[in-house]
Amino acid sequence: MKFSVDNAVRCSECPIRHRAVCAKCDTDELLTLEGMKSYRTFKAGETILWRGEKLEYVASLVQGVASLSKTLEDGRTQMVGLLLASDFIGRHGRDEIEFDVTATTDVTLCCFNKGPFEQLVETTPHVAQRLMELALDELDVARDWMLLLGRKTAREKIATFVEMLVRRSQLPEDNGTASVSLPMTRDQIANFLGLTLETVSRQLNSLKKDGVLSFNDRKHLVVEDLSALHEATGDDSDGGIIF
Amino acid sequence: MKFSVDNAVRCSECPIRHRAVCAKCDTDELLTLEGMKSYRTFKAGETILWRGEKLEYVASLVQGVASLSKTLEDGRTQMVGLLLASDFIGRHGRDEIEFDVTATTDVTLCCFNKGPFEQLVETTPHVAQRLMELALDELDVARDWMLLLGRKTAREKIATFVEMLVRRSQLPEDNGTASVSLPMTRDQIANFLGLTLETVSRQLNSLKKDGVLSFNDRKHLVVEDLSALHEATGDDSDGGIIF
DNA sequence: GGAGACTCTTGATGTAGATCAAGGACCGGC
DNA sequence: GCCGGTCCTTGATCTACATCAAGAGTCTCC
Repeated sequence: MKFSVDNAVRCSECPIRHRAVCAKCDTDELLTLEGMKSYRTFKAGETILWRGEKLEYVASLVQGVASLSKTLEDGRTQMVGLLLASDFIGRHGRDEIEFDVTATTDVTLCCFNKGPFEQLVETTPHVAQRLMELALDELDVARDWMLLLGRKTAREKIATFVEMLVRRSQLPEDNGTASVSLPMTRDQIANFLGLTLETVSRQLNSLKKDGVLSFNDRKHLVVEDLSALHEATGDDSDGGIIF
Repeated sequence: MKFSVDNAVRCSECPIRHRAVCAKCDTDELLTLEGMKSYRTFKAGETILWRGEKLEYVASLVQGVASLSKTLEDGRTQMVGLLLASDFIGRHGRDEIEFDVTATTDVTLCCFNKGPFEQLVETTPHVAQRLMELALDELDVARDWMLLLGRKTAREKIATFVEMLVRRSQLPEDNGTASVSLPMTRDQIANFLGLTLETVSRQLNSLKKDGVLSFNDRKHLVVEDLSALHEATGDDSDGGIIF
């Protein structure tokens, strides 16, 4: 049952109802939001927001994958955030953002105009609280990511990335096995992990050669040995990235 | 006029009054906080909190420098945050933290017991709002840091680090010159930037050889040419780290 | 169904920064 | 003022990953 802009009018039936910024809202509050929202869609590859652009609206990501990225003067770029269903775009108290937001896959957003939304936040603790939780979760993710970027080897980075995908896609795991689909190209993965696309390709194939992974086509792979994968991440047993 | 635990009883005279979590509080709210707070001090090198330890209190950093760091199984470590005067320690809604907090220099904290403080947050929008702002600022810093860790060269990392120190220490700048004191050892800088201490040493000396920096002793250096320093960071003119 | 454009793989080579190693500067305590 | 420890510098070497290069697979749109 795919979500589409046309059939999703009621917040109460929204697929991200329980994780998005509206998660804690009661029925009344939800009705207010209902009257304020509008949907927008973006095709894979389109830019949703440019760095420095004036923010007209804030939004929850309903469907698809988007990424935040920063660029140096000479063109080197680094992803600094990955937005998945229920993640929030927009920043309280600032009129612009410091990074580009790009649609990685086709994306659907649930948008609110910035002014009215900020007023709502002032008067609705449930929304303010949820925004705080979302910000703190992002901060935790960012810190795990910093450890990865600063200290992990290429192989560990790839293993961590695949493990994250496994954790997130709630697919059933069969006795130490799991299948995952890659939402991005090798190049995008490289920008995500602070590597080059060639290194990403080599490390994926190296993990395949070692029997940890196998893949059907380029975008769909099977983790043959989850514990070997975890072993390859360099994380200790309990900690690690929670996306 | 140094702050000391003994003379600082009144919030209204606190050096971080206008930037800490209490920044937005009115006189009444401040009185409430006054009754709840207590001071703690740590010597340079002491651990303030261990990863996974149960949080008994939250705190504002009044004086000194502390760092957040994460460690991989085999001992590699990466700093994931630097706490300066007015920064906040503790996380709403979680009982433990995912990193170690260590005193880099001697540190003074203004502490609140966790339970009472969280109750206060619920009932005091001024505090909740300020917490949100602090979290979002940290997130911005973390993202700039990710770009640095993932894509910058050693020289750019060092230049960015020094530039950040200049910006933060509000010392007067004389026609393109500024003096800075390093709050940490080469080893700690290396953990901060995802480098080794040898590389930190070499790059600092290389910048010195190029006439960008000079230093009196190990901890005190002079930026001889601020625009050359900026040139070396790889950032474009407007963007970059704001600490 | 074939042309052209992406996307990915694989190999050869180069290099920034890690690692290994040794010695010098500074600091605090007796 | 000397002794031991910590911190820093500098050189030699090594290596993981980047870079350069070529070709193969796959996707799409006339």
